[in-house]
Amino acid sequence: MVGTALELLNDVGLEGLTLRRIGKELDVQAPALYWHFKNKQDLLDAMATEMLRRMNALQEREQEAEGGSGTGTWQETLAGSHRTLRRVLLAYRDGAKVYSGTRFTDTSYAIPMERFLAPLVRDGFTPGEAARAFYTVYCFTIGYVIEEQSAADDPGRGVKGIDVAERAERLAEFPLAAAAGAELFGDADAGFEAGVAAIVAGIAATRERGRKVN
Amino acid sequence: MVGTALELLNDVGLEGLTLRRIGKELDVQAPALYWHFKNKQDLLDAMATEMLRRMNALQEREQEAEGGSGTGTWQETLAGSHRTLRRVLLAYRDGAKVYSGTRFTDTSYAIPMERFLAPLVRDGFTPGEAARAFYTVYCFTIGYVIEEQSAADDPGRGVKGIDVAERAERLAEFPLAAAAGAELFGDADAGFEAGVAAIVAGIAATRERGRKVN
DNA sequence: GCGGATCCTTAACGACGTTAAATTGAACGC
DNA sequence: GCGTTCAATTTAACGTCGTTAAGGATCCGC
Repeated sequence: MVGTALELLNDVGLEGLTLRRIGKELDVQAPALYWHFKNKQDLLDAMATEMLRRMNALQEREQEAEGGSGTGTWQETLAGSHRTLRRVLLAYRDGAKVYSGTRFTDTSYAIPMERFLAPLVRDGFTPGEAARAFYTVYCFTIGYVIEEQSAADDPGRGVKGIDVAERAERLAEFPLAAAAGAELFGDADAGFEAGVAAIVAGIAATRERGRKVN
Repeated sequence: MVGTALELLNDVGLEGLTLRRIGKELDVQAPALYWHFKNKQDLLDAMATEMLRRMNALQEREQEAEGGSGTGTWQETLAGSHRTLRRVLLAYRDGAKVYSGTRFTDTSYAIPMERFLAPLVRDGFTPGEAARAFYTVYCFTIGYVIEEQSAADDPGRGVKGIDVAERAERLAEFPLAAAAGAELFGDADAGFEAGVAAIVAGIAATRERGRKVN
């Protein structure tokens, strides 16, 4: 049911995801959905929770493949977990928008959070520092994927060929902004990795500096 | 017109911002708006552009107050510009959602971008590096404010008093997640500053590391 | 075979974005 | 003064949306 809606999302996008359309996919009339969810937002929350669950499963699988849970540096944990988060968000159209618009009702978010935070605490972070570090990378990831996805499937046409030439002319008097476009519209994966690497490096640096003071 | 819609946004939120409601504010029927905008998204884009314009004005004013444009380190430029961005986004209900859902049509975004990037390039960044650094902080800011605002004015009640006690009990078996809540639901300004500081430090560290290699 | 869950249908309501066509009102040449 | 033109708006309506109300089916224990 939630799974059907999640897969339908890839076909029709968040805007096309109406209750009538979901009902059709389930061979059911739209009001029938109100037996299972109290309203549409409730369904969207369930979809986000399901995304979280799938990310969790993926993360566990990857952790075991790397030899046991909780191994690896905190840097690898922080980067890896958000790589996985991004991958799951990208797996669904408007995934980041659906996910970020949700307040989780149950404690399902606590399980992955506990696992992500543990390696940081083991490496000497206080729980507060660990949470702050995690949340910083988390916000970056959400913001990055939202931009990534809204650039991808916007109403406007995606004719890139014309865009580049016309863009260059339009930005003739803004050389830096033009150059920025070239960097930013390039390899999205690389851009994400660069951002995460910088943040992780910054957390390490900030922590060392804090340690000298104390 | 755009200004009216922007101020109305604070009263009714993004969900309540209908064309009929905007029309009422302007003593006009809803279809009259179609003389000025080709559809609702066009109006939302104009609102986002106006937010950008106001941020730009604010930024200029602050820069002059600090003695001339283009002074200050790149660290201050990067942190300061996004502090201003956050302040403007927070000034409007659902500001980050409106802003991030927008592709700018004109070149209005190029002016502030040029100004933000210049100090980095002057300090030895390549245009690509500068853009990457800027975009990393930008994505963090967007993600942070989206979370900040969706936590604030969600449909659910904001009865914080009960929430704390009940939350503690519910998360009894997840001590780290519980501690994370305390850190994250605390001072939002401080959390933003910590995030930006970490990212800026990370950019500096990453750049130094890159320099040794070259 | 009756009562109560469970799950669904049909019908309808009000609000939304949007379109088409008619209408106002000011500006301007003649 | 009159007709024309053009910008700006109104009225009326369409189709779709989320949602509610009322009731019909199917099944199971007793």
